[in-house]
Amino acid sequence: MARAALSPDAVVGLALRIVDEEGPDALTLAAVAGRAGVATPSLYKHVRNLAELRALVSERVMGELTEIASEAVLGRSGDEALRALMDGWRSYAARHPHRYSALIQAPRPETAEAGERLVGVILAALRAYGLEGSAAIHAVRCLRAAMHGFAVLESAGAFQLAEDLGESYALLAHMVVSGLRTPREP
Amino acid sequence: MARAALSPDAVVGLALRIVDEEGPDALTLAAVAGRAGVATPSLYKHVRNLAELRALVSERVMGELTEIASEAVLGRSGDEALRALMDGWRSYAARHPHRYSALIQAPRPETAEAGERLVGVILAALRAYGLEGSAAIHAVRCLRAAMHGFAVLESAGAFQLAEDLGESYALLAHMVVSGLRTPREP
DNA sequence: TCTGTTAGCTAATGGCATTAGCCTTAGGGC
DNA sequence: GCCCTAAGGCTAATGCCATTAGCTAACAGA
Repeated sequence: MARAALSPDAVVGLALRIVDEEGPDALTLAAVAGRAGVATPSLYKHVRNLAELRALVSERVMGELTEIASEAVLGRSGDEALRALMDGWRSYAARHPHRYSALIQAPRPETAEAGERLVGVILAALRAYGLEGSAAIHAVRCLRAAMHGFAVLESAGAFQLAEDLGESYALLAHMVVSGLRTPREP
Repeated sequence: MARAALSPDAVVGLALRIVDEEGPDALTLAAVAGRAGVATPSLYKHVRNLAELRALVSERVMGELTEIASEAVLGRSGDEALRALMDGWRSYAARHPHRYSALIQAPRPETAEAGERLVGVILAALRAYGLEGSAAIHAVRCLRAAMHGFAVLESAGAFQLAEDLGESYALLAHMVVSGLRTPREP
């Protein structure tokens, strides 16, 4: 090894700070190099290219979200677990809106494993509802859609009116819960 | 006027074709100019800059979505209207996935009016539920979050497993409906 | 101490957005 | 039918960015 304080992880860390402070569009290799006190091409010793850096950032964010979600679900079950998961998710997105929008949803090799762990946690949150096989998959998809949709819209500032967002989110949670409890198909 | 077949609307039209065929990232002024058979700087006679072009594209997409939504709601009410709205939304996103992801959520002056009309249609779809004031706002937000979240994840290919997506979406619709029907607060 | 690896550098290339300033032509008023 | 203005097009130039190639020097292990 040589002298460096730099490493792939350190580069991702700097990238995250840029994303947080200036938004996902400000994430350029030039900007990262600037913060690292290094010439731009030097970064290629740590990261294949900008696309990979983005994927690594996304993976990191997904990991953080997984951790948050795990803690929320841990030691709870049923509606309580589900509400804790949803609240944790939203508050993460609200705390780091730029970071949240840097989350890449498209499945890339880099994020595949992180994505699966996250889905696993969501699945765990739903365990008490006694869903089997496909039913569990459908429920996970709906929960992801609801949480992600709300988080994206809230981060983007798409909810303009003055009404309390927490209350809107509580209604969303209520929809999920009652949808899981109420039998379908008349 | 001069000779041109070009106009702001025509530029947006070309931009939409690029988005559809090559994805939102391929939308560059150079690419539009190429299709228009014109030098890049000439586009500035029709559009202020790339950011504005993106906003105009977004506005157009939002308009199309509003139209789809209106037709779905027209002549229906209650659960039927709500399900038709949701189905129309999803099928639009599925038919034009790139176009859908070019939808900008952040409120910009260019898209403000289009956004309000869209919210108006969603509100109309919920009319039969007898929601008043704030309750209606919360419901609209949840519906937007659910539809948008699902559409984004589906367009991005985030739902990997083989389970039928239509069934997942039906569950989501069921959640919304039963959440609106079931009283809250224990 | 010597040597190989490797993080860093500079230089160069090419794509893109954007601005400035020029040229041409279409079209309306006469 | 003619002129004159404005609109739409062009080329040239600038600057930012990503990426590649090839050089250099420092550190690790022998």
